[in-house]
Amino acid sequence: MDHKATRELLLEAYQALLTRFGHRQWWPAETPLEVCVGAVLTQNTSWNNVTLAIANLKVARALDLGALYQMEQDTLAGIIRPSGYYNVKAKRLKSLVAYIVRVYNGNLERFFDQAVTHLRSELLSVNGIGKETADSIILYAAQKPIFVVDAYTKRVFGRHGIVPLESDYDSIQEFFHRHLPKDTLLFNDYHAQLVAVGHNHCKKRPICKDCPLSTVFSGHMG
DNA sequence: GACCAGGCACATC
DNA sequence: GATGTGCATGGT
Repeated sequence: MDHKATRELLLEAYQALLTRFGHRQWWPAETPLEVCVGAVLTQNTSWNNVTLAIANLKVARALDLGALYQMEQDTLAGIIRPSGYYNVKAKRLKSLVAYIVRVYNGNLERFFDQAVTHLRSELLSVNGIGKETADSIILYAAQKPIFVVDAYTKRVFGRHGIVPLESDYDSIQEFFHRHLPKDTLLFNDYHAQLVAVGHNHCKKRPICKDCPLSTVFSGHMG
């Protein structure tokens, strides 16, 4: 498929999702810091467990850079316990917070106010921040255009035969960057729609029969 | 009681 | 470079 056809297919898929699920404009968080925290806590973890941990943080008045910086790692681990992997995640949160405090004097806006490539490499330099976590923070907290690839993205596009099933992170991300306009709101909502399909379809069976994408992608299977 | 969930770092070959 | 493993809770 050439570039134009692929772009139209991807936009058509997005339209189908939009029609089914409505605008998402989404990351369920109230502040940029909460996005960052949620991005770490949701690593290989259901969002429901993350909401329990975030609620605990709010009760403890710990959803704050200074508070997180001061807090003992073990104390933090206890608070985020429902999110699972709480010891590693407490360490990862401390690493991220320490970086922002040390390099940007705790100023999140200044941290985010730089070119995407710089922001990304700085995020990736922090222990515990990998590609998906970094890109989620860039898109949903810093609100810059980068396409987030997650398990849902791989599954949905892999099973519909749009990308090879065993594609790695970079090649899938590059696929979307190559064919879609570099638009923060589009990337934001597109990924949100994919999460919605992931939750509602393409779960147990390879292709759910009323998946809104099956019509769009028919003919691209296998 | 299995199985899964919006990963990542690290060890080993 | 590829593959394997530890991390852990709560919902189905």
